[in-house]
Amino acid sequence: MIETTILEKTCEALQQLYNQIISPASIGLEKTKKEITGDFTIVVFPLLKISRKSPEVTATEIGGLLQQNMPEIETFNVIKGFLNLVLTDQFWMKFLLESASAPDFGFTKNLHERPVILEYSSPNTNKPLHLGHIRNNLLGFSLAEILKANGHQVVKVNLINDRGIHICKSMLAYMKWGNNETPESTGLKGDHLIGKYYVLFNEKYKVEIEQLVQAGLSPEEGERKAPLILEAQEILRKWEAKDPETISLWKRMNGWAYQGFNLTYQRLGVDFDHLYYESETYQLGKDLVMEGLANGALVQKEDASIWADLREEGLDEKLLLRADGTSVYMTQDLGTAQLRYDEYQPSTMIYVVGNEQNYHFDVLKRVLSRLGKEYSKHINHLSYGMVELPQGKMKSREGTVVDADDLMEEMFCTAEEMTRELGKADELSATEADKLFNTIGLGALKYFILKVDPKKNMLFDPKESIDFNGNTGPFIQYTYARIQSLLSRAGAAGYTWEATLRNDIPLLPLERETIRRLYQFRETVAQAGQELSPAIVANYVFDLAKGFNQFYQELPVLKEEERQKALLRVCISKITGTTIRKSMQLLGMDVPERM
RNA sequence: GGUUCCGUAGCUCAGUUGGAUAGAGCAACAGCCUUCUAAGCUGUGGGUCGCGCGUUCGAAUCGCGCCGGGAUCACCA
Repeated sequence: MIETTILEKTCEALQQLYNQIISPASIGLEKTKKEITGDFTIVVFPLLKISRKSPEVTATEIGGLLQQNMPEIETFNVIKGFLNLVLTDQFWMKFLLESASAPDFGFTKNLHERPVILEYSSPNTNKPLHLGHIRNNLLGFSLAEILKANGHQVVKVNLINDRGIHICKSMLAYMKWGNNETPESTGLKGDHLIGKYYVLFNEKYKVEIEQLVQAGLSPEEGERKAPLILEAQEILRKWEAKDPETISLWKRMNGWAYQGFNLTYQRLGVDFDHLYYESETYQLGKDLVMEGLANGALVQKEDASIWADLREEGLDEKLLLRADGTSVYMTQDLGTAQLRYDEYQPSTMIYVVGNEQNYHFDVLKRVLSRLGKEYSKHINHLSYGMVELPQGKMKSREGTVVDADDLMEEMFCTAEEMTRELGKADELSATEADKLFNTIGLGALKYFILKVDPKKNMLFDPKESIDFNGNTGPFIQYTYARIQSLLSRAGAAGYTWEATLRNDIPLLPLERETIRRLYQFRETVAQAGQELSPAIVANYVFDLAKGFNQFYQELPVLKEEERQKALLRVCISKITGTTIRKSMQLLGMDVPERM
């Protein structure tokens, strides 16, 4: 890469000019700001103590020598302490024709032997997916694509929370008030049917608590002693005792949940390589804990419960096995981590889980480390922020959740409405039109969510979020569709640049800028992989599309009379198109050929 | 209260290995379709980067203190 060369040559220049040796890493090299002429900028302030000359003189001396020693440098200018290097048009043309045009430009193949395990989604089977899950799923899927583009093998795993007291709650409500309803008999999606009973349980439960409070119990006592919760606990006991009837209902209802989830996953466009079920993993980890107890890493209390004492590390004590020998969530996660490690020998295990579980993962890593598990260092909690609504946090009990299926449907409908209004669906068949509405609607939703830094909380306003102009998915998709239209015209008119475009034509500023944006794709992919942030790709592709639209607006392509110029612009357009498509692929988004 | 994350334009967000005059989009206003898709482009207005002190040639970015907000501190997951 040219940056490396610039740094090396700068070091050489420093040695030659001032007889000082410094490492390339200590030189500040950045992209030149938009308003200033140049491609790369060296900040010379830190070099003044070496040169012992004024910023201007230092910059000029270095610039002169660089220009002499690097044929890629056309010229340079100095503003204050900034040395702005201008690369030759030929350098950029060479990049365009030789690097950027390669189909896999920006992507790395199979650099790493050991896979990365990426856990995401991890739903509960007692209610349908909501907006928070959407962020999780979109992040997880996109990260997998980004990591693959960086040369990793990725195993996408989903740990389904299919057991526990919350599952028993919906089971109980169904037993009491379900009338043997099924998804078929009600026309409800399976997960929604179950969600209905989970909500029903909570309503009835709340009434019981109120009655008990009226009768003089404290709210806490009420919560503990309400008949419904006692019954639910009884079902959990039966389930753990493998009572056939309980198990049978459990399987039946979970089956409905999976049917529903699969539809949601499918529409959202996410998938998994390996499903783990908590009913199969919740007992794991006990061996690890016993082992830890034996070698003194863990402690046992009088009641026989086993704990990790993390107080010396500034945390608290953490229960790992109850007095009766049963597991808690942490025990399960310890076991599952070990299981996955044994199965895949991964280089890294990434968990896409909300930031409300930061403490849990902090403890998980520390306990594993205490148990002598080297891989604890390679556990990476991708802690993403909450999605908030204008009225605040989503609360399932207060009915303020935004349902995933409803939301996607709403996006679809808005996309249809907008598209029809613009008359862009007129020539499409019904199937094609539906596909387009789906692409655009989902594009809007996915981009809206992925463009925000994963770590940050974000606000989702259902009204304002459904936007198709400006910094949005459809804007980028539109730019792509426009390029495809242009290219098909170009093809029809016989504009094939591949064999005939020379690399010595002078570039206009807009042409140059666009090529420079293409150049950034490679480092964007790398940075997104390093920081585990699809937002970096999203912001890049918006910038690329925005810049292209300006190029497209200002310069004629097919109408350009000079043949080589026309070919050049077709070439830039085509590569911009593929780069948009590849970026969108990294985000898990489709692009339409026309819209 | 302990731990931790966050605070940038009216709104939603970029920008932090310390660098030039802090950027986009939305919203508002004004222009551009007899010319490759106007879901587009151009322009105008809009900022004590929560506040203060410090480190530095240079701070939205680093440190300390305060103010405001979120998360968490379960024998739930």
